[in-house]
Amino acid sequence: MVQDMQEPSDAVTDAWVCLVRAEREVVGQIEAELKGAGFPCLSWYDVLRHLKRQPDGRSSPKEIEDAVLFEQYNLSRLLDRMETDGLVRRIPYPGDKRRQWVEITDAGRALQRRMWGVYGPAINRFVGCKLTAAEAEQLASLLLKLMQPKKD
Amino acid sequence: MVQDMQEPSDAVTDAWVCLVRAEREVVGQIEAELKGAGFPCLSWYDVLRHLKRQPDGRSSPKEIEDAVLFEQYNLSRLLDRMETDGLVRRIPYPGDKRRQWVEITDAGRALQRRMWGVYGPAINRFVGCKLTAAEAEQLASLLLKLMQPKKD
DNA sequence: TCAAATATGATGCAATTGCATAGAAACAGG
DNA sequence: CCTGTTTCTATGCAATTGCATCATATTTGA
Repeated sequence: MVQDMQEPSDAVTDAWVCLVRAEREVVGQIEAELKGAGFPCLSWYDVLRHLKRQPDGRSSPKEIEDAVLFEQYNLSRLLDRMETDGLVRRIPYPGDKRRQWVEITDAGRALQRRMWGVYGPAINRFVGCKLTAAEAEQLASLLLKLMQPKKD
Repeated sequence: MVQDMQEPSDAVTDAWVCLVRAEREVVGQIEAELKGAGFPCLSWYDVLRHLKRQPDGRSSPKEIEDAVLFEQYNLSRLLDRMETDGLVRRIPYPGDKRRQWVEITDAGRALQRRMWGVYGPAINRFVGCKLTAAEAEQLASLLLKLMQPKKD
């Protein structure tokens, strides 16, 4: 297919470069805030937030992977660490011994809340303050298009 | 300051979540293509591209850091690896013995070109195909706003 | 029903990254 | 000049990540 072999236009390249740069820059700033406040990094928060939003505060590792776009082996070990810290608990999955539930603990919920106290304002400062409400919506909708499955 | 303590609006939170997710997803897809073609990862490309665009194919590590948003210690060791592979060369900086030049080699230029042959089309496929030209420009301009220094 | 294919998680080991700090040179102020 | 501070790069060591593969359990299908 010809289209696949073409070089991207300048506009597309710009968008791509800005995407990577902006993400790196904002993530860096926000991670620094979290670390400065003595909190673990965003990946821990993402897992906690995902679990907190599930019906019983539990989810399968596979679901978490999809939610936070983590590699299986990385998540497996991240959960080890979080479990060691008492933030999360692994529970056997009835009816399928391969699977398991991962359940957020009270300590996990508490940490998620405390982190949000720093994280939320940081998002506001590094994203919210830079955009109008309309621009924020526009940005989200453009980024969503990048995540749509390719038409082929 | 009150504004700093507030939680972000839903629109802002959406934009932030989409930013991280879209970046992760597209970077993942593109890295997979590069790896599949037997190439090193994007950070190597970024360094090569930055150097290639400099007047004499050379730059200081500090400049590279700013260009690619790398930590100093990571860049230092990345340059070690790239030098080992003959892609760049470190040259003493005349007049300031703390500094150095990093210069791209012919092999480095060649690799950059060959990588672009895979990378360019991949950008097109994972970014270009998802957006119109106008949308790409709009996206870039919104992302640029995120990188503007905060008004305080 | 049984072997092969698939699905889910874990793990050994190498590579990379993060953190703290070192080393060395230049600079600034007295 | 000195001495303390800043700038630029490197590095020891611990933590994390990537890769390949294993282990176990389920599903498929011949």
